[in-house]
Formats: sequence, C-alpha cells, structure tokens
Amino acid sequence: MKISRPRGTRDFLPEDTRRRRNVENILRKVVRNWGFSEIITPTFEALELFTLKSGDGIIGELYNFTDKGNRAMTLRPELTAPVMRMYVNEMQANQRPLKLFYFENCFRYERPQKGRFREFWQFGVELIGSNKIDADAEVIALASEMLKAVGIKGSLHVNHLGIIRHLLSVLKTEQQSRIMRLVDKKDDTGLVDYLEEIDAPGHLRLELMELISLTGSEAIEKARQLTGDIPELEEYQELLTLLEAYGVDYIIDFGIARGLDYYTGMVFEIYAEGLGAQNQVCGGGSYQLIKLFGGGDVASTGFGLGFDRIMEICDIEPDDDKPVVIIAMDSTRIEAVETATKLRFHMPVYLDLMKRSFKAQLSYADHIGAHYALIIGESEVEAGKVTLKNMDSGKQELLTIEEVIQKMNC
RNA sequence: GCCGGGGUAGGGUAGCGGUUAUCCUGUAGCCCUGUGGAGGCUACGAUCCGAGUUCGAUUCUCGGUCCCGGCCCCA
Repeated sequence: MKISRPRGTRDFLPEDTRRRRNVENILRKVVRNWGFSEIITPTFEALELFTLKSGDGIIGELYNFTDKGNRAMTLRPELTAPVMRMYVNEMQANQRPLKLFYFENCFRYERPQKGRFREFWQFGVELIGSNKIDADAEVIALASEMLKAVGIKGSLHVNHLGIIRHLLSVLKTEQQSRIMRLVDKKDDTGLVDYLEEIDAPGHLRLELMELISLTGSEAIEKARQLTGDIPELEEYQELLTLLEAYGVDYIIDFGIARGLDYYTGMVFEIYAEGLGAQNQVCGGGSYQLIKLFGGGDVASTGFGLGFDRIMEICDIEPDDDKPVVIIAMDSTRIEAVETATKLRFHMPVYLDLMKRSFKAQLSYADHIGAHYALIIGESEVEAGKVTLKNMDSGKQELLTIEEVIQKMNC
C-alpha cells in the first residue's frame, strides 16, 4: 500500500533542506543582531485563541480537532495570536520592549496554489510594549533588512491607518471596518457601492476615494489638504523620516489597510516579483491584541514573512560542506572505520557501506562530488599513514591523519 | 466551495483503440579484485484509482483522487 503525502504538504529532500536551513539561518542571524530573541510556542492551541482574534468564520480554514478530553483544538494557522497568548500567560512583568521572533510551521485548510500550501513556514517578529513610532520604524527596517540579506528585492508599501480612520470617524464603527476591508481588497466599485448604500456624505466619498489612491512623494502633502493638520499625519511623517535614517526604500500607499480591526496605526506590506498571484512576502503593522487575550492595554508591532515564498525566489546556495570519502580495501576496513571516527570530529566523512570494489568506491566519491578521497589500503596501513587524493586535480600524497586534518583546514 | 490545464519506470519523455509500451537519465553490477569522470554490456523499474463503451482501453466517456495555475479567502 503506497501512502501519498497529504495535500498541500511537501517533502523536503536533502538538497531542499540544506537550502532552506541556510536561508533560515541567515534570517536568524539578522534578527538576533537587531536584538530579538527566538521563542517556540505549541504546534496546536485552543481553537478559541484564533476565533477570538479572527472570528468564527476562520474555522473553515483551520485544521481543527477535538482531543480525547473533548477540548476544541487546532493546529496553529499563524503565530501572532500564540505569541500574544504567551506574553499574557508568562511575560507581562518583563521589561519592555519585548523583542521576540519565531520561525515555525503553520497550517491552514486551503486550496493549494503557487506560494500557498496547507503546511507552510512563517518567520515573524513581534515587538511588544511600545506604542511609539520608533518601534514601528525599527520593525519595518528589520523586515526590509531581512529580505535584503537573502537577496530579495521587494517593494515596501507603508501606510498609517490613523489618517483614514480620522476621515471615517463620522461613521459607525462597523461601517468603518467594512470600508477598511473593501479598501484592503482594492475593490473600488464595491467601495463606491457601499458608500452609496450607507448614504455617506458626498465630501467624505470624494475625500476617501482620493486618499486611498494617494501614493508617491507628494502623497503626504495631498493628504494634508484632505484632512488638515492632524497628529496622525505628523506621526506618519515622523515614521518616514526614521525610515530614511534606517536607509529603507519605501512607497507611501494610503491604500494599504490590512482589513482587520485590531491594527491601530502603522501598516505595511512587501511585494516581490516572480510569485504569481501570491506575491506578498511580508505583512505587518502595529496592533492591539493583548487586551483581547486578557492582558493589559499593551501595544505591539510586528510582521510575518512568508518563508516558502521567499524560498521560491531566493537563489542563495549554501556553501559546500567538503566531504571526504574514505576508500578502503576489504582487508583494511577496520582501519578505515577507526580513521573515519577520528576525522568525524572535524569534517563530514563517508565510509563505504556497500562492500564496493576499490574502483567503485572511487567512482562513488566522484559521483557525490567529493573534492577529496582518502585512500586507506594495505600499504598505507603499513606506513601508518593515509593517501589523500584531490579529486579535482587527481594529485595524491601520503600523510598522517593529523596532516590531513590540517590540510583540510579544519 | 468554484473555474481551467494536467497525471506513462526514481526524474524527464514517446505512443493517442491491438506495440515484447519508446527513448534519455537514474540506480545496482560487470567488462576492469590499488585509482574516478568516457565507452560497452546486463539487471531493476511505469500506463493515478474505479466504472463504462469496445472483441480489445495507456489511448475514448464518466466519476474520484492527486498535481499545477487561478477565483474566494488571506489571520
């Protein structure tokens, strides 16, 4: 009986895994250098954690189940909620800001397509405890730096929701969120229809439609003409100034809304090319979720990077790990094992496990792309040395094990 | 949940009603029991699943499933 892999999941072969781990570690290094600490949360959580955040509607998109104690559980579909839950459970007394990051797999019951899987990996950052624009700026700059570190050019779109919210403040809360969702989807006709439906004031319609179309260097000034001098606009300007100091290229985009109610101010998204319909590689903003999970009124800002999408367009290759292949005769197998054991403290070593002929062992070394073969035959054993053969040049020399270690630069 | 395009050895493919199901690559071994990469030889290995049409289906029809892309959704 042949069992196939579950839909939307992937097997990562040795080469894929090496590439992924490599990129993953590059990202980790960057984030650590920005002063963030890695955390791990459970692979499954109480279902309520996510319905509380996103509504019952998401259950259809979850890998949820009832456990043997009749508890409603789910594999995590994302990590922001778990991290906030962890904060509320364990870290409320910690000094702020808390700078946390994670790299974990998530699960969503969705139709797979390019850059979208049922099991996927998210690399995310959450900065908890600061509601200052400085925190927002640092988080955006970090996202931008991470992508740069793995050689991805993306376009970064930033917005400050305070401005659109100011404009909409005359409307009811639920009308506001409906509008935000339509803006997020870039559904202009839907938006016009809805404004008509709720009979929004004419000037508001015009101002809103103009605001969300604003982008580019003049955008702030144009927005000011629409809203007048408001603190949110000041703050936005301050954010942009900081981003320039960080050396981040950004695009002002009043059309970024992120569709969800818990975003409070700054929001951003990064798009990359070569990904088809799913071209967003990063999204984030400042939000208020901690209160929802029973904690205090603590602001956070963070983002998630779609690691699989990054891998799709990232062409960074890991360094060769210079393996050495030991080639022995049947009569020198014991010495070969002993030598391998010593060398394995210093380098990757292959030993023949197939009882192959001398020639076939050498051929194997060639096939796996080894740069060095180490010949241990009877004459080498007699001399108490080994023959190191350079597979590229074909040259070989008789050396002691210590000399081999030194020569291999370990 | 919906729409489109696809499933032939491990990978890449040809055949499109009757073939020992093609070729390349791969893997194991031999030619060649202390020197690899080339070549030759041998072996291994496939029609996604199930129904239907037919004397006969890899080929045609339907259903399922999986893959690819898109819609919806995107926390």
